[in-house]
Amino acid sequence: MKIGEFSKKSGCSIQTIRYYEREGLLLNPNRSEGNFRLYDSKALKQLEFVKHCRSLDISLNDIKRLIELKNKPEESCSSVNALIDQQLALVNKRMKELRALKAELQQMASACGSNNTIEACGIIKSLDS
Amino acid sequence: MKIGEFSKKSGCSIQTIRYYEREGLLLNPNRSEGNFRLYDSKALKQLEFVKHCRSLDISLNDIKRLIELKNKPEESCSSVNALIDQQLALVNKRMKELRALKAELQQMASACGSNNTIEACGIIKSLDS
DNA sequence: CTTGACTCTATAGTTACTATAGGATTTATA
DNA sequence: TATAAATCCTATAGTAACTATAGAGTCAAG
Ligand SMILES: [Zn+2]
Ligand SMILES: [Zn+2]
Ligand SMILES: [Zn+2]
Ligand SMILES: [Zn+2]
Repeated sequence: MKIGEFSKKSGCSIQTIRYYEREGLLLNPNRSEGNFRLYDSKALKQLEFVKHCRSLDISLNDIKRLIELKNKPEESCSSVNALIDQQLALVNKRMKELRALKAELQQMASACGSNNTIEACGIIKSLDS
Repeated sequence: MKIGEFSKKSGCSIQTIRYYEREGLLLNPNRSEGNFRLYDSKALKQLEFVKHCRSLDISLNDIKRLIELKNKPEESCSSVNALIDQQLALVNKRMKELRALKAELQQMASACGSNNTIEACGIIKSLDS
């Protein structure tokens, strides 16, 4: 299939597919006589792997590492484990930040008093301090 | 004070200060004879306002809007309210995403089985499906 | 044989910074 | 006073993960 169909089947935009290829996350596909990219179901699986990793917010660099690891099936999976643990730690850290952020935003929202002038608004006051 | 001291007092890097100035978040400071930026305590307050907003993850564009609003103290604060509410919605959305993400990562981490080969690792298997 | 849909590469834009490069200016020291 | 070190200046490029053009080539249908 050509890139248009590949894009629809994968749910990935054409630009993103070409971008992943440039970044080495997808193997260089065969080309037609007219230089069009040609994909098969194996390529689709590769892209779906990448998409799944991205949905977990794993960076392209880490995905590249995971792909390299996948190609060494005999080795120990401890690096894979470490990578996922690290990703989990990142998520936990972000969640903690977001909780603090939410608390302050909520406090601010309630500090407005509603229908004030900007001068008297509790939100602006709290941002100013 | 010159930008070095201003940077230390504000906790903002010199490059960031100049960047904020370029982006219109800080008023253009007076310059010394030798063209060095000169700041006073008013400028420090402005920068602290920006920093406070940034700590709430408000975008530079929205901060610019807030600054404009601050300069119209007589107007209604409803836009300020709306902006904060929108920010809160954004944070809630991200938190929801992160929760789902965390759940899947945890499940994956427990799927490894530990000390496997990559071929047999539950993590890789689950990423592949 | 021309139109329109599709594809190609290369390049620039996005956000919020950070990091140089190459110079000018000021301050401290010898 | 000469010079070295610290500080400052502008302009430009890099970061992550895309997205969006511009300008050209390819291909199927009418
Ligand atoms: Zn999944
Ligand atoms: Zn208000
Ligand atoms: Zn605060
Ligand atoms: Zn494992």
